[in-house]
Amino acid sequence: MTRISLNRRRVTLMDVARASGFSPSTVSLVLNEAPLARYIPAKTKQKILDAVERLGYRPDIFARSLRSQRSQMIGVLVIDLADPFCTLILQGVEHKLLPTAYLPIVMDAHNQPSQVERYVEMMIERRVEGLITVANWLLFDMTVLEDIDDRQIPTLVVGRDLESPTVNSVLVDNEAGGYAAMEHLYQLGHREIAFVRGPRRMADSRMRWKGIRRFATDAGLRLHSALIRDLPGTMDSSSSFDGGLKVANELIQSGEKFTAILAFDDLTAYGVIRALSEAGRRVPESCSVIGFDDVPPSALSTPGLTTIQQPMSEMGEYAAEYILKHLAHRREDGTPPYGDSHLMKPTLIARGSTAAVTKPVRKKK
Amino acid sequence: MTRISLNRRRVTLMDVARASGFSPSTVSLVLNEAPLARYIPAKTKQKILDAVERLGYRPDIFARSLRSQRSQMIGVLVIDLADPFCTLILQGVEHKLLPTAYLPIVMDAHNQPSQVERYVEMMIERRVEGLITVANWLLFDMTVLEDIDDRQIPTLVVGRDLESPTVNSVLVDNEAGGYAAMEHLYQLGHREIAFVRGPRRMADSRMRWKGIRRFATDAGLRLHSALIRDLPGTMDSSSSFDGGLKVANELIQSGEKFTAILAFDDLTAYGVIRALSEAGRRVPESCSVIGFDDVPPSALSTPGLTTIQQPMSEMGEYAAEYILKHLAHRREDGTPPYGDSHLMKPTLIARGSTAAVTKPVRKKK
DNA sequence: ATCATTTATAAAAACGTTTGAATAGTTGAC
DNA sequence: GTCAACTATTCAAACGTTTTTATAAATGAT
Repeated sequence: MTRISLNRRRVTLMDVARASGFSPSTVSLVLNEAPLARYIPAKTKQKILDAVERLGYRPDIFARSLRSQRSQMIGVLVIDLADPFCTLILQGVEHKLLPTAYLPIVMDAHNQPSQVERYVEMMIERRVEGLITVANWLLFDMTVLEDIDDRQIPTLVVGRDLESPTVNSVLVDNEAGGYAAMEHLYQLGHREIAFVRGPRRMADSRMRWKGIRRFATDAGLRLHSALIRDLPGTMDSSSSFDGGLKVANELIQSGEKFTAILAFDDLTAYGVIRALSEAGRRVPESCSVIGFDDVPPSALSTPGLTTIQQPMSEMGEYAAEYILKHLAHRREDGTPPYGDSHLMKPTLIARGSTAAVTKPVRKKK
Repeated sequence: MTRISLNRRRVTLMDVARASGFSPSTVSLVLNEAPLARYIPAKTKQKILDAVERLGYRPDIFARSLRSQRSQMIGVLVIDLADPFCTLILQGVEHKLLPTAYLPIVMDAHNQPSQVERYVEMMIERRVEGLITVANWLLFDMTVLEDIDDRQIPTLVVGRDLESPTVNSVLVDNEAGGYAAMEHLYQLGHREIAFVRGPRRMADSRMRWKGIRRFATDAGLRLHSALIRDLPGTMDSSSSFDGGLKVANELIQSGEKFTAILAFDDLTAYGVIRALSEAGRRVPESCSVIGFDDVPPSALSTPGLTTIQQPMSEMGEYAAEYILKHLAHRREDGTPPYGDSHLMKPTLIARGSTAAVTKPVRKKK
């Protein structure tokens, strides 16, 4: 690559025009493969391309954006970058966007709902052509996103169901996941299962519970209300470890008998494991634990955490594709390819934190 | 905020000029607080500001960039977004950049050195005004970054020492960290300590080892070469878990006696813990383990991992400040405020994975 | 009263593209 | 041999700023 030109001035489209002997318009048409370029013979095109190569011309993105009113950027608003759940989705988005002309603009709301609005404003200011919101957690005002949609900027929420009438989303099939988790424990022989559910307000939590209940019905298993607990609704994602710890402690204190705990998500599960460990109950020998998400640490801890894996990368890729598709259609006619929220299949990942019940144990303290 | 204008046309500087009764030039001067604006009376300024407010004017970033040749963007090249180490640094960068006019453009190299060059090209294409590289791991061709520096774009590497003559970096004081880790184990009574060092080629690994050796000398402790092992140099960061697992297994098989293992980083430490657990040795009762980094999962696992914390957020903030400072100086005179690579102090975080030696144990299966 | 300086504002030239309308030359149909 | 359609290329007008230079009035010193 001969790109090391430390020349003073920028090589412009005009330079290419002069060098190739054609007008700037022609050069532009060729380079953009515009409709009008269909009449331009291959020979001419080649000459222009040669000149481009020779001079090392790179279009000026500022001028291009100004004239065409397109930023070639897609905003990605991540609720919390430190959450591996978000990160993996983001990687999926980036992966899909890489071979395109679009650049993802990532903003991290640091888990602060109040910031979201501000960031969305910034995105609009930067004239993003599409917006993907990666949400690990509920709680923020949807109206901002509906605003975005009003501005004709295609938008999509990944990872959580926000139940907005106009904003679509892609997420895991939580009900299927709950069902699968429950089935796994059941097949290992567990009958006395405790639950740490997510916050009530969260759609994801409700769907997972629905799946759990459905399996229980299918299997003829009765759930004991004394073993069903909820995480407080006020927390943010980073405190679900503490939530799991606290709720599990209460469960242990209650003296109820259980051989497994089904946690709302992986972080909660880690809180639960800590509580069990502090109470002298080993995992999985004395109690099985299952999580939900499959964030990277889940594979590394000892024991490894059995969990329901969300296809985060795929969800990210789906999101990027969705936006790209809309952008493409926009260019052609006017009817965007609307679809409903998209559900993706979860996968059970069995690791060391769950084991078969050998003999009914009730080891307390 | 009256921003809900669904008007057709954009509000331009011209509109403001008309509405306020002044020329576009004057409006621009006022809005940018340009030097020339010092002669403009407060009254005029107020009128213009009022008009801006009334019309809801927002400058067009495309036009501004084209004319001023500034993108107001700072590139952040992250070697691996999925690595919490990188993520936390990134958050520091973002945090510092948020109140400024600069927008971070994040690109994720997905751990592939081959991609780095391509991404740097893209950054240049997008005309970033500065570049921050967040490196969790060694191994990529520095020449690209030196190229960037040649183009007068201030650049800085965060997190690892790349030993380039022209590119500065900010990182943790690895030697101090190694020293502190060793001191911690020593104070708990450990004398037979095994080491899983990082790849030889890595400057960080060498510095940590230097700190370890210095403590040993200071304390009059002899290190046994049979207890010193290296991770293979070919791996990427995500496989250091496997590396730790493998090397620890070899140590255990060797039959050598040790009461603690000092691992190169947290992931390695988790691999080590897994190996110990599989061999029937519990942590910390039968063997203490200490890591390096303090990535978020380290606090969540059971037992929590004792480790040397890198001030990642602060390093990110430092990086952002460094770039901003250079950019500011650039505007004024020409001499950039060069400094050497900057070292930041690490902190020991004691958690459950290390404990005092009670009685010299040699429990081998 | 005159000239230099300061104060207040504007004109106009970029910045480097894209794009709709315009200009010709060439074909083919009748 | 004329009209329409196609082919090949160009003109020129934006896109919305920033910034250099210019203008013009007021101030102040001599």
